[in-house]
Amino acid sequence: MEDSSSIFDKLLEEDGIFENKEILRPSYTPNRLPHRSKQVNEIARILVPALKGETPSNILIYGKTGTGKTVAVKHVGRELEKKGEELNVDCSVIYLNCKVVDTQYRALAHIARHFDKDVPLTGWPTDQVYHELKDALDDRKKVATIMLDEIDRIIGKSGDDILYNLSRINSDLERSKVSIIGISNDLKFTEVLDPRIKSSLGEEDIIFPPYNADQLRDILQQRAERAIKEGAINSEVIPLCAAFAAQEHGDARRALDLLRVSGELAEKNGEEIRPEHVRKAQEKIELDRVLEVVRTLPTQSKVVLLAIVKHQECDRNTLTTGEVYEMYKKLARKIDIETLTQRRITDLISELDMLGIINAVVVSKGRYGRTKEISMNMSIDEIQNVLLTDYRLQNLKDYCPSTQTKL
DNA sequence: ATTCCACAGGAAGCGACGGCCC
DNA sequence: GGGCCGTCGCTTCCTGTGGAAT
Repeated sequence: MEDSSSIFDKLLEEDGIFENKEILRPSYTPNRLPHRSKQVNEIARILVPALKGETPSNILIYGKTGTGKTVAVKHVGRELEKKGEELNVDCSVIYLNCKVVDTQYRALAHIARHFDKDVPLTGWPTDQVYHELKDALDDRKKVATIMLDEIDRIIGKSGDDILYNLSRINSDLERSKVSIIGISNDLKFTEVLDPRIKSSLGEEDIIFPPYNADQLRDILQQRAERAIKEGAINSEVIPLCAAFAAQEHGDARRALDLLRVSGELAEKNGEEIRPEHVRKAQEKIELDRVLEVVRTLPTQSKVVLLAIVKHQECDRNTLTTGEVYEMYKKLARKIDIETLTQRRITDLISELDMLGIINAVVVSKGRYGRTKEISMNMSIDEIQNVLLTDYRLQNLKDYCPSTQTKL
C-alpha cells in the first residue's frame, strides 16, 4: 500500500497555485454575496414570517444563467434554518433542482425523504407519496420552504401538477405551513402557466439582472482571495475574466469557470496566472462546449459536419452548400444511411451555424449564383476525432475526398 | 438594362412516434 | 386497446434574389 500512497504524496506535495479550488466552483455558496444584497434582503423580508411560525408568501425568481439566483436562495435558506434553530422554530428548507428531479413523483418523494420518510424510487401511486409527505410535514409544527430551481424545465411536462399539488398542500395541513420559491431562467415562462398556479406562485416577484463587468470583478476578487494562493495571480487576470464574462450576458458562472480553468492551465505549466492563460481558457471552454454539442448531434447532422470537415481538410477555402451536399451524399452512401434532400441539408447547415460550430453566411457570387459560404474556425482535428467516435461513422475514418473522382 | 446562376428559405403536407383519454 | 392530437423530421414544390456577366 505504500506504493500507492507515495504516488499521491508526490502529487499532493507539488506546489499548486490553488489554496482551495472548490471556492471557484459554481456550486460553492459563499457567505457574502456582492451586489446581491438588495435581492437577498428582499427574499429574507418575504421569508421572515417563517420564523414566527406563519406562512411566508410564495416567491418567483427570474434571471438569466449565472446571475446568482441559486446561490442567493441557498444562502438565505441556510441563514433561515440557522436562525430558526436559535429561536427554536422548526424552519426546514428543501432545495431541489427540477432538471434533475423532473417528475411529480420524484419531486414529492425527494421532499418526503428529506423528512426521513422511506419512499421507494418507484412503485407507489403518486397519491400515496403525497399523503406520506403530508403526514411527514404535519407530524409536528413546522414551516417548510421548498425551493424549486430551474422550474421552467418541468412545466409543460405534467410538471404543472407538482406546482398545483404543492400550492394546495397548505389547505390539507393542520399544523405546518409550506411556502414555495420558484426559480426560473426563462423570463416568459409564466405565460404558459395555469393562471391559478401563476397567481398563487407569483405572490412576490424578484428579478436578478445580469452582472456588469465591475460587479463580476468584485465577485471574482472575493473568491480568488481565498481560492488562490497569494502572489500566484497577475493583477490583470481578474479584470480580464470579468470583461470576457460580461460580454457573455454577465454570467458569473462563466467568469468563475474562466478563472478556474486559467488557473489549471497555469498550474500545469508551473506558472502564475497571466492574461494569456485566460485567453487560452476562453478557447478551451469554448472548444469543450462545442465538442460536447458535436458528440450529441443526431447522425445526419454529424455526417453533414463531417462532410464540411473533410472538405476543409484538403482545401481550406470556404465552401458552398452545393459542395457540402455533394460530399455529404458520398459519405452517406458510403456508410449506407438515408440520403436526405438538399433542402433538408440547408436546414441542418443553418442549425450547425446557430450552434456556433460552423460559420455560414449567405453571399451572392453574381452570375455564379447565391449560396452560403461555409467555414470553420474551430479545431478541425478535434472535431473530426469526436465525430469518428460515433460507431456509425467509423467507416469514414480513412475516407479521403481527393482520391475520389468519379461521379 | 437584362439575364441568369445557385442557391435561400417559405408553405404545405406526409408519416412516424409518443402521450393522453376514454 | 384504440382513437385522437401535437410534434418532429423530412420531402415536394415553390417563389425570391444579389450581382457578375452579358
